[in-house]
Amino acid sequence: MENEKENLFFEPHKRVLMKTPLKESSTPNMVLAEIQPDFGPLTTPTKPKESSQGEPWTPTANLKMLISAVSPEIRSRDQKRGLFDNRSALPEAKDCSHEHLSGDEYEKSQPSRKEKSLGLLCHKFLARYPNYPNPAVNNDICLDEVAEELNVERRRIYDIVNVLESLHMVSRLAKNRYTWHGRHNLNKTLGTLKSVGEENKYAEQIMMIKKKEYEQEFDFIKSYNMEDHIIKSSTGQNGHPDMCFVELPGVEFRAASVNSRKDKSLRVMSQKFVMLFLVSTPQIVSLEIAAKILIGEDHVEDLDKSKFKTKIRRLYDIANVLSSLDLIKKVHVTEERGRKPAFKWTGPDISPNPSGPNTVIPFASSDLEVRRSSKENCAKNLFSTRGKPNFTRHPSLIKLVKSIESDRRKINSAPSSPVKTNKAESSQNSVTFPSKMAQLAAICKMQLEEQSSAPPQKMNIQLARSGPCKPTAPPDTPVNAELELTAPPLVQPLGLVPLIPNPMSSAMPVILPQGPSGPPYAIYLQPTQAQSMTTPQGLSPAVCPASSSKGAGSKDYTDATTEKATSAATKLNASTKPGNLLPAPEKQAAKNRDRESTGERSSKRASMLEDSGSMKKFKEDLKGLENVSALMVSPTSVAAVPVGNSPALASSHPVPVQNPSSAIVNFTLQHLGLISPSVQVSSSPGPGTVPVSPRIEAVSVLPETSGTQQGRATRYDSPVLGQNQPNGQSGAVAGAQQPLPVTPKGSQLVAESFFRTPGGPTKPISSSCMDLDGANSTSLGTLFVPQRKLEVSTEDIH
DNA sequence: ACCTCCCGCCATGCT
DNA sequence: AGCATGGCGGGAGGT
Repeated sequence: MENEKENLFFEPHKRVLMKTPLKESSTPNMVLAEIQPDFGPLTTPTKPKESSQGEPWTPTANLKMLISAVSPEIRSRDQKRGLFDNRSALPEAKDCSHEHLSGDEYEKSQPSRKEKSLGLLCHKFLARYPNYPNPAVNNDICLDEVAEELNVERRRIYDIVNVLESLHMVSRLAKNRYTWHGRHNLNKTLGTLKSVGEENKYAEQIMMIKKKEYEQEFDFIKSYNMEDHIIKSSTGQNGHPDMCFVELPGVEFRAASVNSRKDKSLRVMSQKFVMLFLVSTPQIVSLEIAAKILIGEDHVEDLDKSKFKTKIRRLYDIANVLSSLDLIKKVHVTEERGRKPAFKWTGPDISPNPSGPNTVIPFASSDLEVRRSSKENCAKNLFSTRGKPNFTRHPSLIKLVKSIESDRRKINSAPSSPVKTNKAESSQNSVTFPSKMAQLAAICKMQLEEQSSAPPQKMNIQLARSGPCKPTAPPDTPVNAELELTAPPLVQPLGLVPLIPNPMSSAMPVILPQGPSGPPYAIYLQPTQAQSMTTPQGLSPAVCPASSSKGAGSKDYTDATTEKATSAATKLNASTKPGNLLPAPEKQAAKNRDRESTGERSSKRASMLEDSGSMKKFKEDLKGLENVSALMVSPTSVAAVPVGNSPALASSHPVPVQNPSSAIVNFTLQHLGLISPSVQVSSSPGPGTVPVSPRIEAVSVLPETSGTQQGRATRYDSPVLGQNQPNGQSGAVAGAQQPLPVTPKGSQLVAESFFRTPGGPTKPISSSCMDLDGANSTSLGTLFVPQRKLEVSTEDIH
């Protein structure tokens, strides 16, 4: 049945989008090219790869050239293969039959591994759909088709979809069919994940693990026990009718045992992974720790190597997708033991409350139901409705819900949803890594495509949206976007700023006597959290932007800074008090989206590229900044504000954080979560990266994956920006480009909109339940975390 | 040599 | 039984 049904669905818009001539604008992709004639066969199409045929030559040649210019790799490759032959220059074009190439060459011409990366593939995938799709339209995704169009095995699509599903960005409709929700529910999902993560005490777990590590191998089994409790209890379920997908986060570990596949599911892992970011204060999570926690929940100690390795592999897969979504970026954490791969959250700040700006959920349950018809709603409801009777929930879940609700209430009055801005973006702008150029280029191409298609969609969406669906005007709305854009670019140097927020009134400031050398810091805690914390002296909020860079990028830098600062301030407020402060949610939302005007960024970026020389310096600066930022960030509820400025920041040198005397402080901070256990962050921006925006909140790291990041940097939805896509997915554009000539394919959109059957995404309810029992508060209390130093560095790009 | 992570075998589970 | 899913880990590209 399903099959048939599935087949029946049309995906008008997609097809339109993709296949349409949008391309003219740019990309060569073949992605577009392949048109699948039919949905046909339900059966799995085996590798599409072969299918690729040449694409018709695209007008985009110019673009290609441009891209090529940027990316040597591609360039060379193209040259080899004959750039302008029918095929697109894109990687996908594997098919390029070696036309003129000799064996060797041929091989070389083949897409490099990077070009086949999941991250890139994900970008392509994302490029096909709007961030904020019009629910009214048919947003179905046919996996087979996508696989074919993207020229990848279906298996790879599953990887992407599973992660997206974990974020509720898609939901399974039927066999081989998914519905695209885009980012509509993202904030909610993240809020929920955060809540769950908190409930699961992931932050604590992380600490324990660190602690353990540090404590030489001596294992405290105890600590683990704790974890176990926490973790394991979960077997509940929550099947939300609404929820498109079931597995709620963290939850089902144990349960999984039942279903062997489930617990290991990429989806679950993905959610847990995300939770780790959301609950940890410097939102940086090393793969190692993530793997341990994910596995580990069971028994970290015994984890055998292979298991660990496997986990890591999976995490990379997930990370690639998340990176493509601009939710995280790669960084490195350096400890004594060496450098460890890690990822930094670059997504929106999420308040535990499950909702974002929208959060305040306007819908009544009844309403919900009604709306539910649309898939989108489904997803939304997911979280938003927490109270909903319908759901079958596990007690723990209920608990969670309650707490959430209460929080929500608090917050309601103030629209505050803490959503924050994405900081990442700023940084993104700046970076470019030569090495990653190829990816970049590819991404750019994709983006171009995307854009071309996207804009129109957005518009439609808005219209549609205005309807019942979104009571809250969230981020998507153009308005918001604009706000964001318009938002005053603060020029203030980071350091200064907002870090010291007065607003924190609600928070309880604690002044810590500083250790030997440092100035005292005041930390504002949320009452609830009340834990003691201290800050290391070296930290100061101030960042020094300066070095940044040479002119190029400076602007971005500034902006970024500003943003960050702002956001930081916001956060603080938010964190401090959920309820007050936040200005309009929308605003925040807006921030999240992109803040940048693409044009500027692009140009900057270009310049940046040139000036890679300054990178090092930059890096250093960044490090310093990062350190600071780490402290600063307190997404959750803790905010630390340094009372004085510390010089350290200003300095170009990082490492400061570790002040010997401050060991205690660090310790404390770690516990509190102010600082990640180890963390010193040093970022080493990639070579190309220039001006990174130091964001207060988080460490600004340069993106490792240049591709991804870059994409961000450049996204330019701008033209349409306002419209719906605040967050645009990654729009990566090559630096130089501008928003350009995106060809609006809008018209198509319109067409699309017509009818989409909201079939309910029926997904079997899953039974995951989260067991939150154990999770009461997050008190770290007893744990002792050895202090170590870490540095976070952005990945180098070489 | 290590980090990433692509690739695709093959188990699992649903028709 | 056949196909859709997706766990898993070998092994290769990249640095």
